[in-house]
Amino acid sequence: MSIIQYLEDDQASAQPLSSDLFSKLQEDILTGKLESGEKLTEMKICNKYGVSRTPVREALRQLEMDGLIETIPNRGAFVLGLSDQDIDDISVLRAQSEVQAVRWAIERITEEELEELQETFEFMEFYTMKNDIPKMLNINMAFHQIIYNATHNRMFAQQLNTFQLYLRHCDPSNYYAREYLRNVLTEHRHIYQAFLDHDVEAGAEAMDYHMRNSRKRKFR
Amino acid sequence: MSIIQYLEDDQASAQPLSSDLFSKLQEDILTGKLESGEKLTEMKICNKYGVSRTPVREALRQLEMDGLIETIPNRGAFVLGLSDQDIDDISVLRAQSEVQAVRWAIERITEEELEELQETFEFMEFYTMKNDIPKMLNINMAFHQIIYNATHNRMFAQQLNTFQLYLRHCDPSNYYAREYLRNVLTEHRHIYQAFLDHDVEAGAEAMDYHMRNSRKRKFR
DNA sequence: AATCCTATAATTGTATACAATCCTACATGA
DNA sequence: TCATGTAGGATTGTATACAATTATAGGATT
Repeated sequence: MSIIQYLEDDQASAQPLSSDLFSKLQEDILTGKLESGEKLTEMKICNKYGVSRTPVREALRQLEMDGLIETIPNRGAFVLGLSDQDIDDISVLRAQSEVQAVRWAIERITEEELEELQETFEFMEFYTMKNDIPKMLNINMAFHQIIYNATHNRMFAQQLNTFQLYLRHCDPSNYYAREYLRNVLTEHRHIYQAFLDHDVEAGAEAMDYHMRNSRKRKFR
Repeated sequence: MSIIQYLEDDQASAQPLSSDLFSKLQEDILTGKLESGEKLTEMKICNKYGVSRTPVREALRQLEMDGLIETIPNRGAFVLGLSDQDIDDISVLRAQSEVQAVRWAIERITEEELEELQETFEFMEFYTMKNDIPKMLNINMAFHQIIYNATHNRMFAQQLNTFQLYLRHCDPSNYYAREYLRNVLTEHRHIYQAFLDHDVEAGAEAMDYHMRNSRKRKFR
């Protein structure tokens, strides 16, 4: 997966309807458009999106596995939104997980992945100079996702992606305020340097520092 | 959920077929009955279990979310088993997560949940004295699950349950060897005591100790 | 009025039918 | 020989039909 894919947001490849529905409903739950406790009647969703029940039901099963809805047999699906407490918890878990991820990633990263990380970091330097905040949001996600994949643990990577997605929806808009961009770059530089040095402890420390600051920047 | 449910293994309530199929396929993948890379053709599963494609497809979507299969659009589903590396990683993640769980649980546990924990611990003492290893396996799971639920974070609890399930399938049979039962009880006693004392740090430390020993006991 | 029962409608669970895509094998031509 | 093309069969994606369960409303009984 190329860095380009993170920069272009207009990729609409041919996915099954259930996959699209899943994303849409996930988004609607995370943004609160669908309220906690609300019942999701299958036919309502069918009519809204103009599809049949089959893909709807498959999307609901996916949402259930993600813990975003609760399904009661023969009764239906009910939205389980994320409380402020949930978000705060996820933020803690994410921070811990990122530190572990960088440990494993430094031990296990391949040459190609390291090149990808380098490429991404250079993009980061470039767009920091240009103060391009929207691009930086994508690059930042890409940088972390490369680390997730470099752990070579599918499930863990998937989990971290989910954390990222969930937390993204509650980021205040000023997360990447101009005055922060340079700090963010520096923090990522330390992480990146740890990969070059193959220094697990330095990487863990740099990521821990980055996560603590991220949490501070996010929450006031 | 009562402790009784953990002791009786014969509860077969009326779940949708997709739910049963999910569990069966999950088990088959975890035990290696379905090999990594193997293709799961929908009709094959239909014929094997005598059901239609609808519940099969829903089960496959669930397995996909769990990361146990990979679905390629218009191509089909392929088994992604757990490598030894995966299992080892999950074991590390579980240990970290259990420590965080006990921190949150001690802060957030309700009176009822504490009573449940007490009840469970007393069962544990009883069956340790009786050297009943099969019962102890269930009680041990129950004890930890009560802690998961006491975090009052659905997704985290679900995650920990998944870890427990995945690791269970690679436990050597001598995990609860007689000579270990007493040590296990003592370790749980320290965790339980931390709940009574509402001592987060003591709880975290006790759980960390328990996890380190668990890993040692599991992996020789 | 409150509770219970029953009939009906609405919704979910499952099976099947149809459409789109992919895989395979064989044929064709350079 | 090898590449390309093209049926056809197999498999997945989607829609619909039917079955089972649950929700609702109205009436009977107390």
